Amino acid sequence: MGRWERTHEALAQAALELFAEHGYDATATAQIAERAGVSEMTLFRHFSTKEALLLEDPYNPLIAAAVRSRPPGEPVMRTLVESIRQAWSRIDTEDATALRARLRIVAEATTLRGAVERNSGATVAALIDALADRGVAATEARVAATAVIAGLGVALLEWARSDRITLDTALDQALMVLGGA
Amino acid sequence: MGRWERTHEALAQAALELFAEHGYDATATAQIAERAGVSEMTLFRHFSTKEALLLEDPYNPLIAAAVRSRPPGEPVMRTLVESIRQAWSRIDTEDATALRARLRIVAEATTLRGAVERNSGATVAALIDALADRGVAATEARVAATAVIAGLGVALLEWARSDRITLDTALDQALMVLGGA
DNA sequence: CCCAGAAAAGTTAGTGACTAACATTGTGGC
DNA sequence: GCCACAATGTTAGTCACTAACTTTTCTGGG
Repeated sequence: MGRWERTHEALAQAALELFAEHGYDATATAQIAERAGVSEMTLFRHFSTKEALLLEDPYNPLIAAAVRSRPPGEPVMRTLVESIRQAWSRIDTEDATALRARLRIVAEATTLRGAVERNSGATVAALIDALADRGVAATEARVAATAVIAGLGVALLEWARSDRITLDTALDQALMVLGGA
Repeated sequence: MGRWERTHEALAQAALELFAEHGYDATATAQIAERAGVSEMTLFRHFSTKEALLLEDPYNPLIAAAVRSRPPGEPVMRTLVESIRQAWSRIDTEDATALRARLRIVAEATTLRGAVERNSGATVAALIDALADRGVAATEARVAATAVIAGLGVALLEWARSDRITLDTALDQALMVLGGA
Protein backbone atom coordinates (compact mmCIF):
# COMPACT_ATOMS: atom_id res chain seq x y z
CA MET A 1 0.00 0.00 0.00
CA GLY A 2 1.67 3.21 -1.21
CA ARG A 3 1.58 6.52 0.52
CA TRP A 4 -1.38 7.75 -1.50
CA GLU A 5 -3.61 4.88 -0.48
CA ARG A 6 -2.57 5.21 3.11
CA THR A 7 -3.55 8.87 3.49
CA HIS A 8 -6.65 8.24 1.38
CA GLU A 9 -7.78 5.60 3.80
CA ALA A 10 -6.79 7.70 6.81
CA LEU A 11 -8.94 10.56 5.54
CA ALA A 12 -11.98 8.39 4.85
CA GLN A 13 -11.60 6.79 8.26
CA ALA A 14 -11.26 10.10 10.08
CA ALA A 15 -14.25 11.50 8.23
CA LEU A 16 -16.47 8.57 9.18
CA GLU A 17 -15.49 8.83 12.83
CA LEU A 18 -16.06 12.55 13.06
CA PHE A 19 -19.33 12.47 11.13
CA ALA A 20 -20.59 9.76 13.47
CA GLU A 21 -19.47 11.70 16.54
CA HIS A 22 -20.61 15.22 15.72
CA GLY A 23 -22.75 14.87 12.59
CA TYR A 24 -21.95 15.83 9.02
CA ASP A 25 -22.65 19.53 9.11
CA ALA A 26 -20.91 20.11 12.41
CA THR A 27 -17.70 18.56 11.13
CA ALA A 28 -15.30 20.87 9.32
CA THR A 29 -12.99 19.59 6.61
CA ALA A 30 -10.14 21.14 8.56
CA GLN A 31 -10.91 18.85 11.50
CA ILE A 32 -10.92 15.79 9.28
CA ALA A 33 -7.59 16.73 7.78
CA GLU A 34 -6.16 17.32 11.22
CA ARG A 35 -7.25 13.95 12.58
CA ALA A 36 -5.79 12.28 9.50
CA GLY A 37 -2.52 14.12 10.19
CA VAL A 38 -2.60 16.00 6.92
CA SER A 39 -3.25 19.48 5.56
CA GLU A 40 -6.68 20.59 4.38
CA MET A 41 -5.36 21.06 0.87
CA THR A 42 -4.34 17.43 0.74
CA LEU A 43 -7.82 16.39 1.75
CA PHE A 44 -9.23 18.10 -1.32
CA ARG A 45 -6.64 16.51 -3.51
CA HIS A 46 -7.93 13.13 -2.41
CA PHE A 47 -11.64 13.92 -2.27
CA SER A 48 -12.98 16.59 -4.58
CA THR A 49 -15.82 17.47 -2.21
CA LYS A 50 -16.77 16.92 1.40
CA GLU A 51 -19.60 14.68 0.24
CA ALA A 52 -17.18 12.37 -1.51
CA LEU A 53 -15.67 11.46 1.85
CA LEU A 54 -18.91 9.66 2.65
CA LEU A 55 -20.14 8.44 -0.68
CA GLU A 56 -17.07 7.20 -2.46
CA ASP A 57 -18.12 3.60 -2.90
CA PRO A 58 -17.81 2.17 -6.36
CA TYR A 59 -21.38 0.94 -6.79
CA ASN A 60 -21.94 -2.47 -8.16
CA PRO A 61 -21.20 -2.99 -11.82
CA LEU A 62 -22.94 -6.26 -10.98
CA ILE A 63 -26.23 -4.60 -11.77
CA ALA A 64 -25.13 -3.66 -15.25
CA ALA A 65 -24.12 -7.26 -15.91
CA ALA A 66 -27.48 -8.48 -14.67
CA VAL A 67 -29.27 -6.09 -17.02
CA ARG A 68 -27.58 -7.72 -19.99
CA SER A 69 -28.81 -11.13 -18.94
CA ARG A 70 -32.50 -10.24 -18.86
CA PRO A 71 -34.92 -11.53 -21.51
CA PRO A 72 -35.26 -9.19 -24.51
CA GLY A 73 -38.32 -7.02 -25.03
CA GLU A 74 -38.98 -6.73 -21.31
CA PRO A 75 -40.35 -3.37 -20.03
CA VAL A 76 -37.45 -1.20 -18.91
CA MET A 77 -38.57 -0.67 -15.34
CA ARG A 78 -38.98 -4.40 -14.87
CA THR A 79 -35.55 -5.09 -16.27
CA LEU A 80 -33.96 -2.69 -13.83
CA VAL A 81 -35.90 -3.88 -10.84
CA GLU A 82 -35.11 -7.51 -11.47
CA SER A 83 -31.46 -6.76 -12.13
CA ILE A 84 -31.09 -4.97 -8.85
CA ARG A 85 -32.84 -7.74 -7.02
CA GLN A 86 -30.42 -10.19 -8.56
CA ALA A 87 -27.28 -8.16 -7.87
CA TRP A 88 -28.11 -7.31 -4.27
CA SER A 89 -29.29 -10.75 -3.32
CA ARG A 90 -26.07 -11.63 -1.53
CA ILE A 91 -24.78 -8.78 0.53
CA ASP A 92 -23.00 -10.03 3.64
CA THR A 93 -24.01 -8.74 7.03
CA GLU A 94 -20.65 -7.07 7.36
CA ASP A 95 -21.15 -4.83 4.37
CA ALA A 96 -24.69 -4.19 5.47
CA THR A 97 -23.66 -2.72 8.82
CA ALA A 98 -21.01 -0.55 7.20
CA LEU A 99 -23.58 0.66 4.70
CA ARG A 100 -26.02 1.36 7.48
CA ALA A 101 -23.50 3.48 9.37
CA ARG A 102 -22.96 5.67 6.33
CA LEU A 103 -26.61 5.98 5.46
CA ARG A 104 -27.43 6.97 9.02
CA ILE A 105 -25.17 9.95 8.67
CA VAL A 106 -26.80 10.86 5.38
CA ALA A 107 -30.27 10.49 6.86
CA GLU A 108 -29.48 12.92 9.65
CA ALA A 109 -27.89 15.65 7.56
CA THR A 110 -30.33 18.00 5.89
CA THR A 111 -27.52 19.26 3.70
CA LEU A 112 -27.13 15.84 2.14
CA ARG A 113 -30.62 15.54 0.73
CA GLY A 114 -30.01 14.85 -2.90
CA ALA A 115 -26.34 14.10 -2.42
CA VAL A 116 -26.97 10.42 -2.89
CA GLU A 117 -28.75 11.02 -6.16
CA ARG A 118 -26.08 13.38 -7.40
CA ASN A 119 -23.46 10.86 -6.48
CA SER A 120 -25.18 7.90 -8.10
CA GLY A 121 -24.62 9.41 -11.51
CA ALA A 122 -22.02 6.76 -12.24
CA THR A 123 -24.45 3.97 -11.46
CA VAL A 124 -27.07 5.55 -13.70
CA ALA A 125 -24.56 5.87 -16.52
CA ALA A 126 -23.61 2.21 -16.23
CA LEU A 127 -27.26 1.22 -16.35
CA ILE A 128 -27.87 3.35 -19.42
CA ASP A 129 -24.99 1.65 -21.16
CA ALA A 130 -26.31 -1.78 -20.32
CA LEU A 131 -29.79 -0.83 -21.49
CA ALA A 132 -28.41 0.59 -24.71
CA ASP A 133 -27.05 -2.87 -25.56
CA ARG A 134 -30.62 -4.09 -25.34
CA GLY A 135 -31.81 -1.44 -27.78
CA VAL A 136 -33.40 0.91 -25.27
CA ALA A 137 -33.34 4.56 -26.33
CA ALA A 138 -31.06 6.82 -24.32
CA THR A 139 -33.71 9.14 -22.93
CA GLU A 140 -36.00 6.34 -21.82
CA ALA A 141 -33.08 4.53 -20.26
CA ARG A 142 -32.04 7.63 -18.35
CA VAL A 143 -35.55 8.29 -17.09
CA ALA A 144 -36.00 4.73 -15.88
CA ALA A 145 -32.53 4.35 -14.38
CA THR A 146 -32.72 7.65 -12.53
CA ALA A 147 -36.16 6.82 -11.18
CA VAL A 148 -35.19 3.37 -9.98
CA ILE A 149 -31.96 4.50 -8.35
CA ALA A 150 -33.74 7.39 -6.66
CA GLY A 151 -36.43 5.08 -5.34
CA LEU A 152 -33.83 2.60 -4.19
CA GLY A 153 -31.99 5.38 -2.36
CA VAL A 154 -35.12 6.30 -0.45
CA ALA A 155 -35.69 2.70 0.56
CA LEU A 156 -32.11 2.37 1.76
CA LEU A 157 -32.37 5.53 3.81
CA GLU A 158 -35.56 4.37 5.50
CA TRP A 159 -33.94 1.03 6.21
CA ALA A 160 -30.91 2.67 7.76
CA ARG A 161 -33.09 4.79 10.02
CA SER A 162 -35.68 2.27 11.10
CA ASP A 163 -33.65 -0.50 12.77
CA ARG A 164 -36.64 -2.81 12.55
CA ILE A 165 -36.43 -4.15 9.02
CA THR A 166 -33.82 -6.31 7.34
CA LEU A 167 -32.10 -5.02 4.24
CA ASP A 168 -33.64 -7.78 2.18
CA THR A 169 -37.23 -6.97 3.02
CA ALA A 170 -36.65 -3.24 2.58
CA LEU A 171 -35.28 -3.88 -0.89
CA ASP A 172 -38.04 -6.32 -1.76
CA GLN A 173 -40.76 -3.88 -0.86
CA ALA A 174 -39.18 -1.03 -2.77
CA LEU A 175 -38.52 -3.08 -5.88
CA MET A 176 -42.05 -4.39 -5.83
CA VAL A 177 -43.43 -0.87 -5.80
CA LEU A 178 -41.08 0.32 -8.50
CA GLY A 179 -41.96 -2.66 -10.64
CA GLY A 180 -45.60 -1.62 -10.64
CA ALA A 181 -47.19 -3.91 -8.08
CA MET B 1 -47.86 44.93 -4.63
CA GLY B 2 -45.99 45.79 -1.42
CA ARG B 3 -42.36 46.55 -1.09
CA TRP B 4 -41.48 42.97 -0.21
CA GLU B 5 -43.01 41.54 -3.35
CA ARG B 6 -41.35 44.18 -5.48
CA THR B 7 -37.80 43.41 -4.37
CA HIS B 8 -38.59 39.72 -4.38
CA GLU B 9 -39.56 39.93 -8.01
CA ALA B 10 -36.64 42.20 -8.84
CA LEU B 11 -34.24 39.65 -7.38
CA ALA B 12 -35.77 36.69 -9.21
CA GLN B 13 -35.74 38.70 -12.44
CA ALA B 14 -32.12 39.80 -12.04
CA ALA B 15 -31.07 36.25 -11.24
CA LEU B 16 -32.74 34.83 -14.34
CA GLU B 17 -31.11 37.42 -16.57
CA LEU B 18 -27.64 36.96 -15.15
CA PHE B 19 -27.87 33.17 -15.13
CA ALA B 20 -28.93 33.24 -18.78
CA GLU B 21 -26.11 35.66 -19.66
CA HIS B 22 -23.16 34.18 -17.82
CA GLY B 23 -24.37 30.82 -16.53
CA TYR B 24 -25.30 29.78 -13.03
CA ASP B 25 -21.88 29.11 -11.57
CA ALA B 26 -20.30 32.21 -13.05
CA THR B 27 -22.91 34.45 -11.44
CA ALA B 28 -22.22 35.61 -7.90
CA THR B 29 -25.01 36.37 -5.50
CA ALA B 30 -23.44 39.78 -4.99
CA GLN B 31 -23.96 40.58 -8.67
CA ILE B 32 -27.59 39.57 -8.51
CA ALA B 33 -28.17 41.74 -5.47
CA GLU B 34 -26.44 44.64 -7.18
CA ARG B 35 -28.54 44.42 -10.33
CA ALA B 36 -31.66 44.27 -8.19
CA GLY B 37 -30.47 47.41 -6.42
CA VAL B 38 -30.25 45.75 -3.05
CA SER B 39 -27.67 44.45 -0.59
CA GLU B 40 -26.48 40.85 -0.62
CA MET B 41 -27.90 40.30 2.85
CA THR B 42 -31.34 41.24 1.61
CA LEU B 43 -31.06 38.69 -1.15
CA PHE B 44 -30.62 35.95 1.40
CA ARG B 45 -33.54 37.22 3.39
CA HIS B 46 -35.73 36.68 0.35
CA PHE B 47 -34.17 33.46 -0.95
CA SER B 48 -32.57 31.10 1.52
CA THR B 49 -30.16 29.73 -1.07
CA LYS B 50 -28.81 30.64 -4.48
CA GLU B 51 -30.68 27.65 -5.91
CA ALA B 52 -33.98 28.99 -4.68
CA LEU B 53 -33.62 31.94 -7.03
CA LEU B 54 -34.15 29.53 -9.89
CA LEU B 55 -36.40 26.86 -8.49
CA GLU B 56 -38.96 28.72 -6.49
CA ASP B 57 -42.07 27.63 -8.37
CA PRO B 58 -44.93 26.30 -6.34
CA TYR B 59 -45.35 22.93 -8.06
CA ASN B 60 -48.79 21.77 -8.93
CA PRO B 61 -51.02 20.67 -6.09
CA LEU B 62 -53.14 19.61 -9.05
CA ILE B 63 -51.28 16.32 -9.08
CA ALA B 64 -52.23 15.58 -5.49
CA ALA B 65 -55.88 16.19 -6.32
CA ALA B 66 -55.66 13.88 -9.31
CA VAL B 67 -54.17 11.14 -7.12
CA ARG B 68 -57.26 11.18 -4.94
CA SER B 69 -59.50 10.67 -7.95
CA ARG B 70 -57.86 7.48 -9.15
CA PRO B 71 -59.60 4.10 -8.82
CA PRO B 72 -58.78 2.30 -5.54
CA GLY B 73 -56.44 -0.67 -5.43
CA GLU B 74 -54.41 0.55 -8.39
CA PRO B 75 -50.63 -0.07 -8.32
CA VAL B 76 -48.90 2.96 -6.85
CA MET B 77 -46.65 3.74 -9.78
CA ARG B 78 -49.58 3.64 -12.14
CA THR B 79 -51.57 5.98 -9.91
CA LEU B 80 -48.78 8.53 -9.92
CA VAL B 81 -48.08 8.30 -13.60
CA GLU B 82 -51.71 8.76 -14.56
CA SER B 83 -52.15 11.62 -12.10
CA ILE B 84 -49.24 13.49 -13.57
CA ARG B 85 -50.48 12.90 -17.07
CA GLN B 86 -53.84 14.32 -16.04
CA ALA B 87 -52.46 17.36 -14.23
CA TRP B 88 -49.97 18.38 -16.89
CA SER B 89 -52.30 17.88 -19.81
CA ARG B 90 -53.02 21.56 -20.18
CA ILE B 91 -49.92 23.68 -19.80
CA ASP B 92 -50.01 26.74 -22.00
CA THR B 93 -47.21 27.50 -24.38
CA GLU B 94 -46.37 30.57 -22.38
CA ASP B 95 -45.59 28.65 -19.22
CA ALA B 96 -43.76 26.07 -21.27
CA THR B 97 -41.25 28.58 -22.65
CA ALA B 98 -40.62 30.07 -19.23
CA LEU B 99 -40.10 26.58 -17.85
CA ARG B 100 -37.73 25.78 -20.66
CA ALA B 101 -35.63 28.86 -19.98
CA ARG B 102 -35.16 27.83 -16.37
CA LEU B 103 -34.45 24.20 -17.13
CA ARG B 104 -31.86 25.18 -19.70
CA ILE B 105 -29.89 26.91 -17.01
CA VAL B 106 -30.20 23.88 -14.77
CA ALA B 107 -29.12 21.57 -17.58
CA GLU B 108 -25.94 23.55 -18.16
CA ALA B 109 -24.82 23.88 -14.55
CA THR B 110 -22.95 20.88 -13.20
CA THR B 111 -23.44 22.25 -9.71
CA LEU B 112 -27.19 21.93 -10.02
CA ARG B 113 -27.32 18.21 -10.61
CA GLY B 114 -29.61 16.98 -7.90
CA ALA B 115 -30.87 20.44 -7.09
CA VAL B 116 -34.14 19.75 -8.80
CA GLU B 117 -34.67 16.59 -6.81
CA ARG B 118 -33.74 18.27 -3.57
CA ASN B 119 -36.12 21.06 -4.38
CA SER B 120 -39.01 18.82 -5.32
CA GLY B 121 -39.30 17.61 -1.74
CA ALA B 122 -42.51 19.58 -1.37
CA THR B 123 -44.06 17.87 -4.37
CA VAL B 124 -43.06 14.48 -3.02
CA ALA B 125 -44.56 15.29 0.35
CA ALA B 126 -47.84 16.33 -1.24
CA LEU B 127 -47.95 13.09 -3.21
CA ILE B 128 -47.27 11.03 -0.10
CA ASP B 129 -50.17 12.73 1.65
CA ALA B 130 -52.51 12.05 -1.22
CA LEU B 131 -51.41 8.43 -1.40
CA ALA B 132 -51.88 8.03 2.34
CA ASP B 133 -55.56 8.87 1.88
CA ARG B 134 -55.74 5.88 -0.41
CA GLY B 135 -54.21 3.60 2.21
CA VAL B 136 -50.72 3.39 0.76
CA ALA B 137 -48.00 2.85 3.38
CA ALA B 138 -45.66 5.77 3.93
CA THR B 139 -42.44 4.10 2.85
CA GLU B 140 -43.89 2.70 -0.32
CA ALA B 141 -45.46 6.03 -1.12
CA ARG B 142 -42.15 7.81 -0.63
CA VAL B 143 -40.25 5.36 -2.77
CA ALA B 144 -42.72 5.61 -5.61
CA ALA B 145 -43.19 9.37 -5.44
CA THR B 146 -39.46 10.05 -5.33
CA ALA B 147 -38.83 7.72 -8.24
CA VAL B 148 -41.54 9.23 -10.41
CA ILE B 149 -40.56 12.80 -9.70
CA ALA B 150 -36.90 12.02 -10.34
CA GLY B 151 -37.76 10.37 -13.64
CA LEU B 152 -39.99 13.24 -14.58
CA GLY B 153 -37.20 15.68 -13.82
CA VAL B 154 -34.86 13.89 -16.17
CA ALA B 155 -37.44 13.94 -18.94
CA LEU B 156 -38.02 17.65 -18.46
CA LEU B 157 -34.30 18.37 -18.60
CA GLU B 158 -33.87 16.45 -21.81
CA TRP B 159 -36.84 18.25 -23.27
CA ALA B 160 -35.41 21.62 -22.35
CA ARG B 161 -32.10 20.77 -23.98
CA SER B 162 -33.26 19.09 -27.14
CA ASP B 163 -35.41 21.71 -28.88
CA ARG B 164 -36.86 19.03 -31.13
CA ILE B 165 -39.60 17.53 -29.00
CA THR B 166 -42.79 19.03 -27.65
CA LEU B 167 -43.40 19.01 -23.94
CA ASP B 168 -46.35 16.70 -24.40
CA THR B 169 -44.47 13.95 -26.17
CA ALA B 170 -41.54 14.19 -23.78
CA LEU B 171 -43.92 13.70 -20.88
CA ASP B 172 -45.78 10.91 -22.60
CA GLN B 173 -42.65 8.92 -23.27
CA ALA B 174 -41.36 9.33 -19.75
CA LEU B 175 -44.64 8.43 -18.11
CA MET B 176 -44.97 5.39 -20.30
CA VAL B 177 -41.58 4.12 -19.23
CA LEU B 178 -42.24 4.85 -15.57
CA GLY B 179 -45.57 3.09 -15.76
CA GLY B 180 -43.86 -0.10 -16.83
CA ALA B 181 -44.37 -0.19 -20.58
C1' DC C 1 -49.44 66.02 10.32
C1' DC C 2 -46.71 63.47 13.26
C1' DC C 3 -44.78 60.07 15.54
C1' DA C 4 -44.48 55.36 17.68
C1' DG C 5 -43.60 50.71 16.22
C1' DA C 6 -42.84 47.42 13.05
C1' DA C 7 -41.29 45.82 8.64
C1' DA C 8 -37.63 45.99 5.41
C1' DA C 9 -33.07 46.79 4.36
C1' DG C 10 -28.15 47.95 5.52
C1' DT C 11 -23.41 47.13 7.81
C1' DT C 12 -19.77 44.59 9.51
C1' DA C 13 -17.47 40.81 10.60
C1' DG C 14 -17.09 36.12 10.36
C1' DT C 15 -17.26 30.78 9.03
C1' DG C 16 -16.53 27.10 6.02
C1' DA C 17 -15.96 24.79 1.52
C1' DC C 18 -13.15 24.98 -2.08
C1' DT C 19 -9.22 26.89 -5.60
C1' DA C 20 -4.67 28.66 -7.51
C1' DA C 21 0.22 29.30 -7.52
C1' DC C 22 4.14 28.10 -5.85
C1' DA C 23 7.51 25.92 -2.51
C1' DT C 24 8.95 21.63 -0.19
C1' DT C 25 9.48 17.00 0.99
C1' DG C 26 9.27 12.25 0.58
C1' DT C 27 9.84 7.84 -2.56
C1' DG C 28 11.21 4.52 -5.91
C1' DG C 29 14.15 3.22 -9.98
C1' DC C 30 18.73 3.38 -11.68
C1' DG D 1 23.27 8.10 -3.43
C1' DC D 2 20.89 10.60 -6.94
C1' DC D 3 17.33 12.19 -9.66
C1' DA D 4 12.61 12.58 -11.46
C1' DC D 5 8.32 12.92 -9.93
C1' DA D 6 4.65 11.95 -6.97
C1' DA D 7 2.75 13.63 -2.71
C1' DT D 8 2.19 17.19 0.50
C1' DG D 9 2.60 21.88 2.48
C1' DT D 10 1.77 27.13 2.55
C1' DT D 11 -0.47 31.18 1.62
C1' DA D 12 -3.75 33.87 0.02
C1' DG D 13 -7.82 34.16 -1.98
C1' DT D 14 -13.22 33.58 -3.70
C1' DC D 15 -17.88 32.66 -2.81
C1' DA D 16 -22.09 31.12 -0.43
C1' DC D 17 -24.13 31.92 3.64
C1' DT D 18 -24.83 33.52 8.92
C1' DA D 19 -25.10 36.50 13.20
C1' DA D 20 -25.62 40.62 15.68
C1' DC D 21 -26.71 44.91 15.41
C1' DT D 22 -28.13 49.53 13.30
C1' DT D 23 -30.59 52.36 10.13
C1' DT D 24 -34.03 53.48 6.93
C1' DT D 25 -38.72 53.22 5.24
C1' DC D 26 -43.47 52.36 5.67
C1' DT D 27 -47.91 52.40 8.14
C1' DG D 28 -51.67 53.40 11.16
C1' DG D 29 -53.67 55.95 15.24
C1' DG D 30 -53.84 60.29 17.73
